[in-house]
Amino acid sequence: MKLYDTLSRKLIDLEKKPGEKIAGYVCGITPYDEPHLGHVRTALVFDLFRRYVKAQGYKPVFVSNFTDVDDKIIERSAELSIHPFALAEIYERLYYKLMDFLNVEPLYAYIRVSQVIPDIIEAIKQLIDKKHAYVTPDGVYFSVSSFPYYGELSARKVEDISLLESRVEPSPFKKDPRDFALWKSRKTNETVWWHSPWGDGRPGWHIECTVISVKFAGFPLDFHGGGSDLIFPHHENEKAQSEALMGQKPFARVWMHTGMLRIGKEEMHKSLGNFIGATEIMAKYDPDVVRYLLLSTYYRDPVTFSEEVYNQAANTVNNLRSYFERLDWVSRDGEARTRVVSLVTSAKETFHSALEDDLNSSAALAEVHKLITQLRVEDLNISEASIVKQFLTHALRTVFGLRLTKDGKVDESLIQDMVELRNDFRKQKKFSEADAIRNMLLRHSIVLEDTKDGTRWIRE
RNA sequence: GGCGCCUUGGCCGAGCGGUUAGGCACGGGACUGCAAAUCCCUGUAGGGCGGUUCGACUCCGCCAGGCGCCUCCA
Repeated sequence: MKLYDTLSRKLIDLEKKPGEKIAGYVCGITPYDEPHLGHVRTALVFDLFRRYVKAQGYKPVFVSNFTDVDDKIIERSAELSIHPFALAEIYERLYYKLMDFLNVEPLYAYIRVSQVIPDIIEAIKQLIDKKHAYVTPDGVYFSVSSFPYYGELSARKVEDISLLESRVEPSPFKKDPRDFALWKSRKTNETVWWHSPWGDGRPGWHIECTVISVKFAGFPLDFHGGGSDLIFPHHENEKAQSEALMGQKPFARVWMHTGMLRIGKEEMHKSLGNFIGATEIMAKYDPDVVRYLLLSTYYRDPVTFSEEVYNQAANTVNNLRSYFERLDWVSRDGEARTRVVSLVTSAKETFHSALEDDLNSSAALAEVHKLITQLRVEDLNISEASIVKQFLTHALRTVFGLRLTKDGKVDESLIQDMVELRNDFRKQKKFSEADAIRNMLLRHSIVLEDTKDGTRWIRE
């Protein structure tokens, strides 16, 4: 399997055999507010990746984190007068709920920063011993000049970085403006802090990912992922720390970055008022459609979310569901013809080679659509329908994570009674009565279809 | 200012130096009591200007437009 690597700007072959582990780390969220569609896009990309390698027989060991120790959490929880960890817990739970709604399979581990404080302290100690970090009155800083490869991931010249005006309040104790905090000394009033050899305080933003990934996914990682907005400074810093700490390169064999989600022409931001959060997603959108929409594009490119695009995806998903469901209606006996078998076989091959090629999900989905147009349901016999269904189950359910069903609360036997009643009316040419039944069912999203083999119904 | 990305038919969106991507929508037809669904048919696009080539949407250069990052961010 080949993946595009941000660092080398080339496709890298993972060179794994089925049965082997694929271990990686995906930067998670800071649970200070609702997770949003942008987080969803990244989660879905790695879910597709994980589902695919799992289906191919690899053992995915994907690790992620919750940044529950952070400036924003502290600020927000102070505003709300609740404990920072309580705030984090609220949004962690919402995140899990959202993932469940979207049919995202749980990763191998989700680790909170607060769970690995002793490991973080140990890592900082080692960095200080190796002269990659220094202690100051307001914290411990990583010394960028001690690491010669700094800037290679984000393709920046270190001199440029040092010239920049820092958005963060510069510390008077930094030896170099590019240096970043590994440990922040406790300010008065702060409620979240730990003892350390350098005084009470808490970890800086980047060190957690180094520690969690090394501890739970190993070194080097097969891949390291996250949104493309994290390339600088977060991943650059994380890489510097990790490689300095371990005394070897690379930290990750492949750096994978997902493109940003846009609403209309703009990137989604709370401040722009185009924020689509977890509760809104779960209330308004169909998880299959969200998955299809966000996975039908190349993961590194930006993807735009709009009503129009959503509706297009919704139609596509409905058609897929309909085809999938109609496979169960096939009743003709027979052996599977070689033409059908070979079309399915080659679709499967193309589907897989598309995903092998840097997760080309649009090409993979195109292959599914192509097979569907080549094999109309009414031309299939039972054995053929079963082969097709097996492939679609694998491709769309197992790999793409679509459920392909809509759960209804309507009793099926009741629907069957209604269908029979309506057909009695039709035989008696009482069409307005028949239509009344059809309309009534339609209001419960049950659509009737009169075929040559009788009346069928489907949930829409 | 620095680094990088993008521009494909009404919309979304791939691959590829010379053969139909695919989807959604639209239109025509078949079927139907009417519908719905389904089936059949229909679209030859690739920002602009040059260059390389027998041949470019695909490679190179320039221009135009759009976007991202440059210590909050998935």
